[in-house]
Amino acid sequence: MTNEQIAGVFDQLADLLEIQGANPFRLRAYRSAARTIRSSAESFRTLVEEGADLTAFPGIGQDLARQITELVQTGEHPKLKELRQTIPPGVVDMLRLPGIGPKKVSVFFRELGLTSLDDLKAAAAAGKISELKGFGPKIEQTILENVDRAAAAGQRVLISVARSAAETVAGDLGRLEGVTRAAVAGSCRRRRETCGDLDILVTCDDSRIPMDALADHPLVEHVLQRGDTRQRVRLTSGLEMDLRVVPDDSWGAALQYFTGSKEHNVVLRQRAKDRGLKLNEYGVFRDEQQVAGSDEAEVYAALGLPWIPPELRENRGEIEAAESGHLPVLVTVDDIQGDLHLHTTASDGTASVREMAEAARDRGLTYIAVTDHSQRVSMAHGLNADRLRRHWEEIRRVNEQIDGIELLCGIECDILEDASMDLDDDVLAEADWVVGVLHYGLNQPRDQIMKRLLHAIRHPHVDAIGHPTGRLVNRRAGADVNMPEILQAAADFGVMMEINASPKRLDLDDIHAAAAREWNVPIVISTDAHSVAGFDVLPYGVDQARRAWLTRDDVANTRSWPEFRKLLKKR
DNA sequence: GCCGTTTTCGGCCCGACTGTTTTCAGTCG
Repeated sequence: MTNEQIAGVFDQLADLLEIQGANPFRLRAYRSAARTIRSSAESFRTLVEEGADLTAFPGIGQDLARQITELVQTGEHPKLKELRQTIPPGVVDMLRLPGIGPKKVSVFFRELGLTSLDDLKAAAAAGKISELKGFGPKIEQTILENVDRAAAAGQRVLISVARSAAETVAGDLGRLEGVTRAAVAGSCRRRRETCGDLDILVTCDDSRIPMDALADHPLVEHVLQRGDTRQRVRLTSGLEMDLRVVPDDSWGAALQYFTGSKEHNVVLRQRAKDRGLKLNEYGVFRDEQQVAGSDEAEVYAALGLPWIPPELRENRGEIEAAESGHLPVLVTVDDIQGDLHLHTTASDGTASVREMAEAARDRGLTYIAVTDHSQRVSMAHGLNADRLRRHWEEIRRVNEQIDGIELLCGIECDILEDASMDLDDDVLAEADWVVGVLHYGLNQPRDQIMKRLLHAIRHPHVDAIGHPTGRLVNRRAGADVNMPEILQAAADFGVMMEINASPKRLDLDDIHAAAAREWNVPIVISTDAHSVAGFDVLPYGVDQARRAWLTRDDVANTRSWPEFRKLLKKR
C-alpha cells in the first residue's frame, strides 16, 4: 500500500464524514494527516512494518497512528467501509459542482435520494431542487449550467500553462491607467507543479477599472462572480481565475494571503493571534490599528519572522526554520552553469550540436553534456555503438571550434527491462557523462524496478539517473520506486539524481528531491532540451528544486566545469 | 482528531460573495 493510497483513504473519509455533518476540526485532522502522508518520502507501509512511532509526524496522534497501522496490515479501513455502505460513491461527486458543498449534497441525498451527478441533473431539470426548503431557482440553474462540466472539474493544469495565462493577464492589468501594482499569487506563485486555478492581485483606487478590463480580456470567456473587491472568471481554456483588488497599503498582506498555502496561512494567523494580533488580507492589526500591510516582508516581520520564499510556504517546517534563522538560501536560475541532459538531430532533437552549444552559451551556460538516446529508443533514432562514437567525434570537433563553452560527450542510456544497460561497458567507458534512464517497462513490479535502478547506480560508468521515476505530471504515475533505498545507494556509489526541468516531468518531485538532499545525494537540474527553445524550461526545474529547499551547494551543476568534474565517480 | 511553557479540556484563521433569507448559512479560497 503506497502513501498515496493511504492518504486517499483519509481524504475519502473526510469527504464522507463532511456530508454526514461531522465536526469540521475532525475533518481537518484527517485531511492534514493525508497531506502529511503524501509529503513524506518514507513509505508509511515500511514504517508500519518496522514498528516506527507514527505519532512523531505532525498531525498524527495515537488514534490516527492506530488507524494507519490497521489499514496497512489489513488493507481495510472499517469506518470507511461502513460509511461507503451508508453513502453511495456518486454522492461525493456532487461536491464538484461550484456552490454545492456538503450541506446541500446532504439534503439532496437525504430528502430526494439522489446518488449521482446524473440523478442531480434530472432532479434539477424536473424542478425538484427549487422546491426544497432553503433552495431557489438560482441554485437549480447553476446546477444545470455546470453539471456537464463537473465530471471534468477539478483538473489541474501544468505550471507552464498556468504561468503563461496568469502572467499575461497580470501584465495586461498592470498596464492599466490607475493600476499601481499587479502580480500573480496563489499556487502559481508558489510554483506548484500544477495549478487548479489562478490568482491575480491588483492595487487600484477604483476596482471597476481592472474588473472591467478582465471581463473584456481576450483570454476570458465568462464572468462567474463579481463583487466590490473580488471577481471570478472562467478563461477560454476552462481554467478559472480570481482577481482581487486591494488598497495600496494592504498590498503586502494581500499578496501574503493570496499566495497561501492555506495551511501556511492558518499557522501564520494562529501565530498572530497568539501575539495579540490579527492577520487578514488587509494587514496585521493590533486592536483596530494596522501595524503592517503594505509590504510582504513587513507582514512577516510583524509576526517576528524573516520573509519566507513563496516556494516554501506549505507548512512543512518553513515557519519553524524561519523562527530559528535556518531558512535555506535557495538556488536560483542564475546559479546554474551547466546543462547535463539534452538532445540533437543525432537522435530526436531538432538542432545540431553546434546550434545547441551556441544557444546554451547565449543563455550563460559554460558547459553542456550532449546526451542523445541509446539504441533501444528506436522511435527516437537512438544511437548504437558505431553511430554514438561518430557522434562523439562530431561533438569533440565542435568543442574545439567553439569558444566560451565546454562540450561533453554524453549519452542518455536506457536501463533495459532485464536491468542490463543498453550499450556495452566498453562504449560507456568512453563517455564523459552517462545518464541512466528508464523508458520502457515502467509498470514492472517494484522488485524489478528496484533491481534495474540499483544495477545502474552500481554500474561503474553511470554518473546520474535521469527522470528517476518516469512519471508524467497529470498523466502517468511513474514506476513503483522505493526512493529512500535508491537514494542510499546513490549516496554510496556517488551517483547524482536528476531533476528533469521539463514541466511535463519535474522528476524528481519536490518530496523526493528534498529527501535526496537529506541523503547528501548531489542533484543535477537538466532541461532535457530537444531544441534550442528547450533550454527555456530551466526555471521550472529550478523552481522544483527551490520547493525542495535546495541551496546552490545541493545542486551539482551550479559548479564550474572543473569543480563539477571533481564530483564524478570515475576518471 | 490533534495539541499543549495559559497542557488532558477547550480551543482549532479569516473574510468575500451568493442566494435565500428578513438576519444568515453555506461555500470558497
